[in-house]
Amino acid sequence: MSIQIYNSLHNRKEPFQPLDPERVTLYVCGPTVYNYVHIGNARPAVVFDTFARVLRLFYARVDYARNITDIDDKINKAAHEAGEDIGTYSRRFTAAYHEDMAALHNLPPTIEPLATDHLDVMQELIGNLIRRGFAYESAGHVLFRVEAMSDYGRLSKRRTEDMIAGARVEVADYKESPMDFVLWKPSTEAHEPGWDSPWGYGRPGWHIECTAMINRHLGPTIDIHGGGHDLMFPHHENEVAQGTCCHDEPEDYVRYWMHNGMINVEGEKMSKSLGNFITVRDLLTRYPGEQLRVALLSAQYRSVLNWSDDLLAQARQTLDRFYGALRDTQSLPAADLSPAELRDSPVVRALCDDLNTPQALAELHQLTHRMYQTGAADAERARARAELLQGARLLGLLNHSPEHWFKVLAGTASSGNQALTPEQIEQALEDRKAAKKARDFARADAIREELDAAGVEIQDTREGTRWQWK
RNA sequence: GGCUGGAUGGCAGAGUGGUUAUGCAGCGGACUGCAACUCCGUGUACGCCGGUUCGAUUCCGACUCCAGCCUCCA
Repeated sequence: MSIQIYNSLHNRKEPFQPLDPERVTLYVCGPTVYNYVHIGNARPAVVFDTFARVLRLFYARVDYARNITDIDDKINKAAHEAGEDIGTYSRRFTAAYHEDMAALHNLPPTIEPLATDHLDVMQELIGNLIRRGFAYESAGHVLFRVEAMSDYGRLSKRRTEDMIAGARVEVADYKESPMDFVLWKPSTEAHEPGWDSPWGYGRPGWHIECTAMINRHLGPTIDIHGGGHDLMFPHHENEVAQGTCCHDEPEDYVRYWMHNGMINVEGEKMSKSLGNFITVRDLLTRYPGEQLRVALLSAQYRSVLNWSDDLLAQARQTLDRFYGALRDTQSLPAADLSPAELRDSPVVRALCDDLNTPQALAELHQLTHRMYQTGAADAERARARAELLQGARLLGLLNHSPEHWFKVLAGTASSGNQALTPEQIEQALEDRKAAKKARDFARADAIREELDAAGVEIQDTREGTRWQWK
């Protein structure tokens, strides 16, 4: 069983083969920390967290790096407007990002480098590029000479002539060609951060930081680079240019490129500039993180995902089903799948196929169904239970006890007003039990309706009546 | 205009050259005092037009429409 990856470099699915079978290297573009992230920003974090978990099932060492971009003109502007120090400002939003990602059940990446810690590597790379003729100094700037790279545009499949013809590139008189992009630029305003460099006091361009951090932490060639599809051009294309041309013996910069699709709202891309975004922070006040995670994983990562209330409602039903099955099979004997068995399970097979999370979720549904099969042997049902738990864990799901899910987290949902305390609910159930015993069904049903109005759903079972937030 | 993707049943969403997932919703039934939960049963949907084929939703071509990138963007 090999892992298949859709490689954006070749626009096709390819079997994954790490350069070093002992160590897989994965890099994902992280956030620019100038405000709270929206759910679209969370998609790559969740997708690649899930993918890293799958990789770890097959490879002993997976070095997963996700950076923090803490040098950026938007940060400078925002901090300046807030009258705050840039470092303080970006640290605050870095902390918020960590909280949001943890709430979505993302494991911390192996390495989380900061751009500000890598000025030396960036300058070294820029120096190499100049020395090798791939960059030039002009009016305090250092620019990458796109013309010098014969296969520039290989990743995004664009020809420079076409782009210049489109006339959307930034023209500046200090550029040899309009396609050239900035590696280093001067800092002149008081509120602009800057560092001394051979080319004067200034700051790095956007693209160089990722290349620098990759080179420092993962090596000149990495296995997988992930990020949003909108970053393919110019960001990733420029990374390829820098990462390939900075070495005297150019090697591949990235072997497998993975790009996640965008999240749309009412048919339009969610973006900060359009203002149609919903922050993770805001969503978390109304939905458990796990519910958001299921919503994000309910479509395959490359496809566009339309964010809607209906999507969230379906995610909730999925989790209710999974947690319900766990709750109802707690008496089954413990079981465990060996790593080899897990690797061969339908859930993992789906995940290995270019991270087919909808298929994996469908397999999880099959398992819950098997757990409820009263005719089946306990051992078989226990096995299904173990497979559900272990498969879900790879997806970053089922992190709670069913009890906690139904009686606490489910109450986070916007439906139901949670006006009652658990004690009041238990008391109402006692009253209803007494009414039922007295065969006063009108009274029993009235109690049930009151609970229902308060957002509490009840179910009568052999063992008694149980409740949950609906 | 150039380049990427996509169009699947009421909704979401996999997948496949012929046996046509999965979930939700719906319908019928079992269970239940009634419900809920659960279980059983129930849906031949693949944008449009051609082509290849014994056979195409699946392969090829044209078309229509949608989204994204070409400026910051996950």
